[in-house]
Amino acid sequence: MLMEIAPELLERKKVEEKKLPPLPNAEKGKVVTRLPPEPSGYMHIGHGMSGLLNYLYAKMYDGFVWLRFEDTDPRKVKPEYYESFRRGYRWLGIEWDDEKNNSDDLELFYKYAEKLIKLGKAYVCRCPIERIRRFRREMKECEHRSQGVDENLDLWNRMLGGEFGEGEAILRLKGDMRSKNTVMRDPALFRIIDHPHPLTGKRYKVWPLYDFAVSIEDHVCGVTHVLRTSEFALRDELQNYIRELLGMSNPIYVEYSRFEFKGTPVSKRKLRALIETGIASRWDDPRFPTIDGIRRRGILPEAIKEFTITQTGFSYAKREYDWSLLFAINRRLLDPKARRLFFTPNPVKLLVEGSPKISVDVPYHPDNRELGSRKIEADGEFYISGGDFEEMKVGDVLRLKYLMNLKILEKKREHVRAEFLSREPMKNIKIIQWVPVDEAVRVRVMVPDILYINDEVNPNSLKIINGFGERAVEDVKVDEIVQFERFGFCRRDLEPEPLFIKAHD
RNA sequence: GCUCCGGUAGUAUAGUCCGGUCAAGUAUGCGGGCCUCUCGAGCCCGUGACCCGGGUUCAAAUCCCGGCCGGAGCACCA
Repeated sequence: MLMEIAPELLERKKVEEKKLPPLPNAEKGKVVTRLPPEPSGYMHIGHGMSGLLNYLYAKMYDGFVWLRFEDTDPRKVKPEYYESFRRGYRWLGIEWDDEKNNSDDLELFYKYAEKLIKLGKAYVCRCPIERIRRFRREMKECEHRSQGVDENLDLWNRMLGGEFGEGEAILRLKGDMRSKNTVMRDPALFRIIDHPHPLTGKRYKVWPLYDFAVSIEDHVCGVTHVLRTSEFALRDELQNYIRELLGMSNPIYVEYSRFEFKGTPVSKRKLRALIETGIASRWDDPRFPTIDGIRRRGILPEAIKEFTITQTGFSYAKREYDWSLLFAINRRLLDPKARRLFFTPNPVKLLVEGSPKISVDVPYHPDNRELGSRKIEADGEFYISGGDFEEMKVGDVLRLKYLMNLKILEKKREHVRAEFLSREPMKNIKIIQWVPVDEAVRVRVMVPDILYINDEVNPNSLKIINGFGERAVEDVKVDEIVQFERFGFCRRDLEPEPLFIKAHD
């Protein structure tokens, strides 16, 4: 239809459809990226968007994606978090080609460590930690740095043999103690951790640090493009240097500042504090930026994907997205497929005098006929929303949608009295939603808002609204997202009694 | 404090590398209108920005210098 009237409109839409900018030095079929979560907390939307970027680019170039858990700190890593990321990525529609853990490769890391030692590029340092830090600050080298290869090899083997306790020895890279980039000042490559790892148990006590593990793994995985947030930017030099010493080639880095949303902290520390102070009770709280939280709120994975593609750029500047940007996309996606239902928040009773008994067939969607319809029986006693009650005046003429026109006779909190006028729609009168008293279903709706306003905790970040829904509300399935007309899009949450969570208007 | 890196409308971005076509595009928000038996969707119109100050140049959002503001890093975390 539109095609005939105004084909140029469609054309324009197509052209404007934003795509990801091309990746530098990317060849079709040869791009390899990775999803590198640290399983030390629940996955959040920032991880998701970053993961999407890595996945989407690999897909765009018919490439390959790794899911690789960066789990080299046994004390931080927990099994449930590995699963949180797998579930989150899957939910977002990210399909990874292969999966591994950095903790699978300890032997390999040891091998490369030995190579570095033999190259004279790594040494075992036995300085106390404070001294290491001080020397680093003062750009001074310690005496261990000049040990011979054999002595380092011996010390290293004794480290592996369990001869030293935590903090008694580390393997350090011979970098440049005078470098302006502090990460180059002889960084630690391995340290001793006497704590079981969820995957390898007590087998290993010498664990690589991030930069070493990543350098090796990115090479082993054949990663060509690293898309990551900018807090890692200073590590490029180090990781590249390690690989160069080992004769490995380097990937291309694309870095960008974190994805943050207004009034919504993403840090584990802050989120945990909200739980501990009782402001939130669970990690999947719909106000939280965790993947479980936004899923529960009713944000579609497709919306996050489209948002990532259209609203994102590779900027180093700090940015804080307004939730409305995501909501707008979500709403557009939901609109054609969400069933429309009647819900009356803060209800007030309405008695219509002279109302005939009416049975109406109400479509679930104004345009999408496939969604079907339901029958509602009405006999003159209804609930209407408190908001509509506040606004009405005696003498007003208004319409109960799909049902009848009426005139307000009396307005009291206990009930409103009205007079039946007619059934056919009248022009220019207010249309309101209604629920027959006979079939009213008690409904609770959680309405999430931003957690912080100007760095202060928002006292109204979660409201609970009570009201009545029509009978069909009972049949809404868990996870289904419906639109309560003139209220907003809401997802049915897992609770016996109808509990909904409002996503947005 | 030190070292890097940024600053385009309320928000997020395009443009900045290779100065002119940018009196700055898009999305969202906001205001108004049309349409609609939803204050949703759709359509139309409007609103609103190149951090500040110098310099280079015929010409600067784009290059240079200074200032201000913001972010990141400065771990035996990732």
